[in-house]
Amino acid sequence: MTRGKVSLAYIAKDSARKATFTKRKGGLIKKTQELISLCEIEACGILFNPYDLEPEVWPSQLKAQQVIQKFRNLSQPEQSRRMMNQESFTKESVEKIKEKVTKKQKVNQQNQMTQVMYQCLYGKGFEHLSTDGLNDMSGLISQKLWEIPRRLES
Amino acid sequence: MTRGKVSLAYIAKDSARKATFTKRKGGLIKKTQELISLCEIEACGILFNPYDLEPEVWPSQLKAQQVIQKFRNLSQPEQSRRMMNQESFTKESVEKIKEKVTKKQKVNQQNQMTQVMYQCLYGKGFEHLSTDGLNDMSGLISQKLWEIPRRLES
DNA sequence: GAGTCTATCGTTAGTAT
DNA sequence: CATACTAACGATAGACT
Repeated sequence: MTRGKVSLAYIAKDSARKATFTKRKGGLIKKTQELISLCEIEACGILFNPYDLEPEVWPSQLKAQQVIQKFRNLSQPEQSRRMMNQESFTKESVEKIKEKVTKKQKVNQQNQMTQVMYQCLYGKGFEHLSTDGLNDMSGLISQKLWEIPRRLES
Repeated sequence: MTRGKVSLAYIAKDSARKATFTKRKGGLIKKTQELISLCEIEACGILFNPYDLEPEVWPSQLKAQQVIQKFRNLSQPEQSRRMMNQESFTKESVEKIKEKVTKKQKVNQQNQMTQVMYQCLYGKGFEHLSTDGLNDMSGLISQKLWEIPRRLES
């Protein structure tokens, strides 16, 4: 055997890559579950892979929805600030994102919005449907919706 | 030393729990990044913890947003089917969810919709921010919002 | 290919600083 | 409280079925 130090580079060989993927995906999920148990924190993972059409989601579909929602519920200014300060973000090409925006704007907008709204509402967890105290969000909606696009166009 | 087998139960002692949390969180993130590198898959993790106000998000804020968006873009009928078929979901108490739904149904429905829509639009990635043509969603909204509760009531 | 098996590597609990 | 250390455990690469 005498296995050498593991290189963390992309595994070119299909069969080896698949094998490693399967093993390590299991390990990752297990580690997540252990951390959740040991420390009673909330965590989730999502993983797309070329072997399955559907993504792997853990620790459960429902919990993932909850965690994602909690994440999204953070105020957008905070999310934006965090994003901008992060090294990982600065590495991404702003040009690439601009392209995406432009491209997307070309598609039929009625269909786009319809789909976005549909998926959004549908994807919601059950527990986020409370709105006590949120009586007039309409101004906020139109105000905040365009903050990011403006930033990108500068 | 002679450390025994690690119990995966909740660590009651605050300091020990925090220490384990910090170590294992690092390990988890590292494992994720390794798997991404080795197999060139798309994955992300989100983790809330009592020590930080903000969640840990990896491999980067932007990538996480992308993966979450991809996840949400799956057609909802598929998501629903997957959710229902998954063992992890069936383990959740349907009764518990039913309770939640019932409870939540009592709140004002207009406010409910307002918040759902707000968070939805707000949380969306850059490419979903166009609103041209968002002229008559009302039929769709009221139709789809209740599909999941109905299913649960059967 | 998908399972097993095991030597070896990598992670981490407990301890020390 | 954080950081460093290191023995022991757990994950897994590669071999084999």
